[in-house]
Amino acid sequence: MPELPEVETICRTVEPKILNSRFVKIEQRNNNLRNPVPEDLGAKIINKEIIKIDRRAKYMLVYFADGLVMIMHFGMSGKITFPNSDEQLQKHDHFIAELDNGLRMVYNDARRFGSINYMQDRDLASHKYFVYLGPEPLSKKFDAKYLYEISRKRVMPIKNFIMDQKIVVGVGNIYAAEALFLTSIHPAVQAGKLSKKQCEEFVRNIKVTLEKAIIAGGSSISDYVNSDNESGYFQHEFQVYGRENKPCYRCANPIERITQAGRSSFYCSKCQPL
DNA sequence: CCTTGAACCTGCGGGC
DNA sequence: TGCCCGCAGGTTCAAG
Repeated sequence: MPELPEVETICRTVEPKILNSRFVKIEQRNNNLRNPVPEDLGAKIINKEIIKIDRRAKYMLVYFADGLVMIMHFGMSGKITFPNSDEQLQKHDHFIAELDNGLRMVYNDARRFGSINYMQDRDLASHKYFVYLGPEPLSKKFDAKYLYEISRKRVMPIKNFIMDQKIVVGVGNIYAAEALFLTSIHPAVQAGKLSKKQCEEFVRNIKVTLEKAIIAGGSSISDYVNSDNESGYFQHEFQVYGRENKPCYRCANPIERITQAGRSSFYCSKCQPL
């Protein structure tokens, strides 16, 4: 489900509900996610003050006062909700945490590609989840010079290259397609063939697209919602994603779809020549 | 090292 | 109505 803007939105809507509070009762209903959820997760986090919510790549980080961090990834279909206490739990509610403020935070993930884990704050950077990650796309570290240099000699299609979290984090299938369209780059162009100017424009368009999507509360294609159960609305701004056979907004040519590395890529062959 | 393809899961919508 | 197919915001691992 979520790329960077969706995870960022989840973090921002979760924060005011749990910051400075404590989990007082935890139920782990199904630990069989992408990686097994540690059996002692509940014991590790119960009754500890939550002092910070953060995001790194597509992970949400919940910091506790004693230096412990809970890490949540949402895979393709993960979400957080805060159902009222009289509402029944849903089929794929895997982790339920009651707070001392009366709220109940629920992690739900139908496809179970997500993960929940914990570690010490000081071990975060060296953990296998994080150690190979590239820079944050909205940081200064991700600039045209970086992208140009790291892409030299790489023959991988630029679409797959930019979705590689080792190159830059947070950019998934939607925002890769959208940023490529804005930069008039065909998704199959070899990464190493991009000019300096194209790198400059592509980096700028990635940042602009992500920022706009964050402001819109992310994109809701089928069922993505933030922790207030609200849809995002960036999907109304899509130029190419999901628009196969529909006219390009720029030239009216039908948008095309190809499969790259098992993922659908949408583009306009006229505006994004190979 | 780099690249590709398959695997992990459930659910939904379209076509017949 | 029901079944089968293809498709879905991600990551990781094996094999070439």
